[in-house]
Amino acid sequence: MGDEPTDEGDAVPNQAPAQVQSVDRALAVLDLLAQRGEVGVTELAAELGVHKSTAFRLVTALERRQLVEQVGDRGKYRLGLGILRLAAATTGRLEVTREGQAVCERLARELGETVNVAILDEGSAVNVLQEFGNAAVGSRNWIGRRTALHATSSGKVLLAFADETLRKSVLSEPLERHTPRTVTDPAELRRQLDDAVRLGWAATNEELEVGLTAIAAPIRDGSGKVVAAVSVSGPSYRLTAESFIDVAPRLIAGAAEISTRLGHYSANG
Amino acid sequence: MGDEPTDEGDAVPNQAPAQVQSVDRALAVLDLLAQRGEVGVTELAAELGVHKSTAFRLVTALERRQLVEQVGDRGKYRLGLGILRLAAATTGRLEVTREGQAVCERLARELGETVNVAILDEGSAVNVLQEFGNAAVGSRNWIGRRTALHATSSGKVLLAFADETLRKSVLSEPLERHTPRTVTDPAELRRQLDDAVRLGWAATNEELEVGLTAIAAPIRDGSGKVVAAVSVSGPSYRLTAESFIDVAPRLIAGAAEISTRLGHYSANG
DNA sequence: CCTGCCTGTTGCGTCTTCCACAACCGATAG
DNA sequence: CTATCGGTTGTGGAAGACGCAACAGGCAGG
Repeated sequence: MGDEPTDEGDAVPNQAPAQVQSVDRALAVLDLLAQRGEVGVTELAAELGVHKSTAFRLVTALERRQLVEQVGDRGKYRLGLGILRLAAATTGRLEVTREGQAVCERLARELGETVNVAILDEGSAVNVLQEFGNAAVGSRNWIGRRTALHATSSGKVLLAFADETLRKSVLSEPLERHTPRTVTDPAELRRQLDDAVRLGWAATNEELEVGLTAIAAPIRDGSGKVVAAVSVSGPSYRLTAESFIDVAPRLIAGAAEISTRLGHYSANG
Repeated sequence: MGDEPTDEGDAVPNQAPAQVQSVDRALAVLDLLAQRGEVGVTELAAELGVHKSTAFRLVTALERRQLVEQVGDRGKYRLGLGILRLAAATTGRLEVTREGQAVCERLARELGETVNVAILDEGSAVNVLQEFGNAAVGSRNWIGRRTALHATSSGKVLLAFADETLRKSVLSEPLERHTPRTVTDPAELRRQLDDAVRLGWAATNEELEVGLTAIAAPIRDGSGKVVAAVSVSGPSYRLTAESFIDVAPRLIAGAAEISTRLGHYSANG
């Protein structure tokens, strides 16, 4: 068996070919459940390319630890509450998620758009906190998602204020194109990063996904180092270039407030 | 091999004896990391009762999916950001966590104690949201923890307003003792539940852990059904019986506010 | 310095354990 | 009442996970 040689079950970065097969499959189950909500054993099996019984035993193993729960008595499966215990331990490490929550909620309400906080992690931006605005009806979940530093507003901010080594490393490698508008010219990106440092905010206009625009501002910790970025994102027809003049200052103010909570003494005023 | 027959690696409720060994071990790793923060391969191996190499392969499998990450280049391991993606999908299902956040944060700040929201899940109370108060310095993480319905304030509230079938089922089974003060007499518990319904709040006084007192109030959804409970907990010397008269109304007001956000029309005034 | 001991890491052979198969069961529908 | 769809369970064969032992760095102390 194993007709397809280098076929990963799901979207996993190319890495070593799965140290422990069954564990990897179980984690793939979690990912699938996270994406789709409720999934049945048969569908899981088909998706993983394994037999029904195998999929069943995997979910049972997950259920034992309450990472997965069954909906009816003989129904589909979905993520369980045990995940929350793990998540609480994870966010406990991240001061930003605790301190940023209230501000993000307020920003999301005031601006009516989705607000995210992202941190830098191994060469990409990862969203760790998200609040939906009223206007954002069909917004997706971005938490935990890794995005390229050159194609998101948060990424640009994080990169702009990062060590010179990271800047150089990103600018020296080819910049992957996501949409027709993605910035793939290193010189242009460098210019935008310099702008970000000067202005205190950065934007992306349909550079990651067509129709999606975002603006981001830096969050600093007690030592003044940029540890995160807060961003507002929404459809391009609402977040126009003209609206930036209104949104950017409020975003910067929010970022400054979170920074203050993290012990940063902001010398504005 | 396998000297200890019925020995579970960790604190897992007695269930079927692990359908897929490696998956269960991997999940045990996650639990350990959640409890201790950063753990090395050797320690994990010792804890699981397996060889170092086995533990190593397990964490590597988890790392692949970003559920764990390595601290240094050759360092210990801790929970990774991938957990957050899963958690976001989980809490997305729970309206209470979204709507209750702001209120809990305010309550925690005003009262200075730890505030939790718990829901009913398969015969136990599970905390799904937690906010720390200023006074709560050494407070632990309770999120995701399942607690007995008769030994916690949230549990009593949830039980008091639950279907009669659940009430009967709990009251008919022996009530496990956790501390000298745990209510183990069904008649006494029934009395307290009736009080909870009448007063709109319930308390526990060193019934789950010595020195720990808590008060809880019900949260209702649009249909008026009690779907969760919000609780304040703190050391018994601060949360005295005399303070209840001050704390309870504020807690009830907070619960009502969350209920309103969930679409409940509260007819108080 | 270099020795000893502590980590995390890797190749290998064996035996465990997981997996595919197929049969089973309960519900739903036609 | 039968067909078909879901999830569940017993079993034999073999894939694959496990323990072993040796390796690779880092650190402390002789």
